[in-house]
This record gives sequence, C-alpha cells and structure tokens, in this order.
Amino acid sequence: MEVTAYAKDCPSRQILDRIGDTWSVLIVVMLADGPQRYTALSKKIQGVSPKMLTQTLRGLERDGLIIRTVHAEVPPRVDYQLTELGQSLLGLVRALEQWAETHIEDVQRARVVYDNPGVKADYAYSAK
Amino acid sequence: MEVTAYAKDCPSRQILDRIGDTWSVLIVVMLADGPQRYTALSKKIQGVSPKMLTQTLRGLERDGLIIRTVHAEVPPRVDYQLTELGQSLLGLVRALEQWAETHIEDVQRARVVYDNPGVKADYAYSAK
DNA sequence: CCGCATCCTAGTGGATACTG
DNA sequence: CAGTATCCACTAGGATGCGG
Repeated sequence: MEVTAYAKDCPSRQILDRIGDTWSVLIVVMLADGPQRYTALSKKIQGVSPKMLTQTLRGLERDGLIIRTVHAEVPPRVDYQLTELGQSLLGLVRALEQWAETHIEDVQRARVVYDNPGVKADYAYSAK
Repeated sequence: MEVTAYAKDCPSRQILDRIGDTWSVLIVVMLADGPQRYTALSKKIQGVSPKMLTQTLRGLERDGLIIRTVHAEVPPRVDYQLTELGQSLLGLVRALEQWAETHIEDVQRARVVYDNPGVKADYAYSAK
C-alpha cells in the first residue's frame, strides 16, 4: 500500500498493522490461557501454514508481545507466552471482540440491505 | 489469506478486517468531525487513489458505518457522514489510538533490541 | 520437533486516463 | 465534481522439501 507521510510513523498505524493481522491476533488469543508449544499452536489455529506461523511468531516476538523459550532438550521443545505488553494488547483485542459481538448483527443487516437494493429496510440507520 | 473454518464467520474477524484496513480507519477518523465531501476526503487523506477511496467508501456504506448522500445539484455534490454505528466504531478506534500512544515506545524499544542482537537490554520484558 | 529456503500464484492496490 | 475503467507491479502467502 505504501502509505504516505504521516501514516508511516503514526503509532496507531503501526499497532493497526499488527491488530489487523489475522494470525497475530489469533495467536495472542491462543496464548491468553498460558504458554503454548509451536505444534500446539499449529494444531489449534486451523489453516495456518508453518511459514506463516513462524513468521507471525517472529513478528510478535520482535514487537515484545511474546517471549520465545527454547528448552535444552531432545527432541527440542519451544514454547511461546505473552509478555506483559502482550497481555495488555490482549485487553484491546477483548474490547474489539466485545464490540464485534455487540454490533455484528447491525453490520450484517446493513449488508443484506445494501446487497438487495429492492428490499426496504424496516428500520433506518440514522446519522449522528 | 483465505482463512479457515471458524475464522470466516467469526464476528471478530469481520470487524478486524475492517479495522485492519488502513483507508477505512482513516476515513472514519476524518468523518469524526462531521460530513465531508468526496474531494475533501481525497485531499485530506494523502496518498489515496480515487479507486481505493471509492472502494473503501462503498465498503463502509455497505457495512452501515457511513451514509452517502447525493445532492441533486449541478455540479453534483456528494457527502459522507458517520452513522450511529460508525460513531460507535470510532470509539473503538479511539481506544486503539489510546493503546497505541501508550505502548508504542515499548514496542519500538523491543524492536531495536530484537534487531540488534549484540545490544543488551537494560531492562527486561517480564512474562505475565 | 521446530522451522527455514525455494518456488510460484492470486489478489491487492497504485497510476493514469476517461465519463456522466 | 465524483467517480469509473484499464493496466500493471508488487507482495502476501500457500505448497513443498530439506536441515539442525
């Protein structure tokens, strides 16, 4: 997209880039209940390729949201857990879920109305 | 990305797709102070192509977040304003901005540390 | 077990020129 | 003024096979 000027170094944009990333959010949520191993994550998060899983985990680690721990064992064992910062982000994600659950029906109704031009809405969307 | 199973119809995912979209968020913020015309938006939102602006506006309209009003004048005048739902979403965006401003420094420090393996952090990130 | 390297494709989005 | 149409470049991300 290569956005301009102020968008690049804008704190909100940087956070949005992370929040907007499907896998990142899913992983953060998965780690909510405690540390998880790589394999466990790959199983729980249906449809993620190893490539994306690793890539996303690296990104989260880089941003200080999770900690990667390698246990000196054979076979190797690695687990991931949220940092305090990650926990904090989780709070934001929860707020988002909350909003989503509260308003998703409104959104879906709006879509139906929009996609069926003939159909009259039996209620109106009011401006602010 | 073509995510899986539960991710598709998950309310949070649908909202995240919108929240994660750069232009959508920018437009919502731009409309915070009241209705805006197409041209005004294109000027204020540096770097957006007409294609993306229109496309994003349509998406927001479809989701019931904004209202598009065509005034029967010559030359044509169209303006966009937030719905109540859009206002509500704006609240969520503000929360996000808040979090971003509060924690962006932590994230940036984490990145520096991560990108410079040699450098020792003079503080630690603690697990939960 | 954990993950990296490579290849490859499909969709996103930018630039530009044109129209009701 | 407010878009649409066309073309094209880019890159995210899936598949696969190998390495520590």
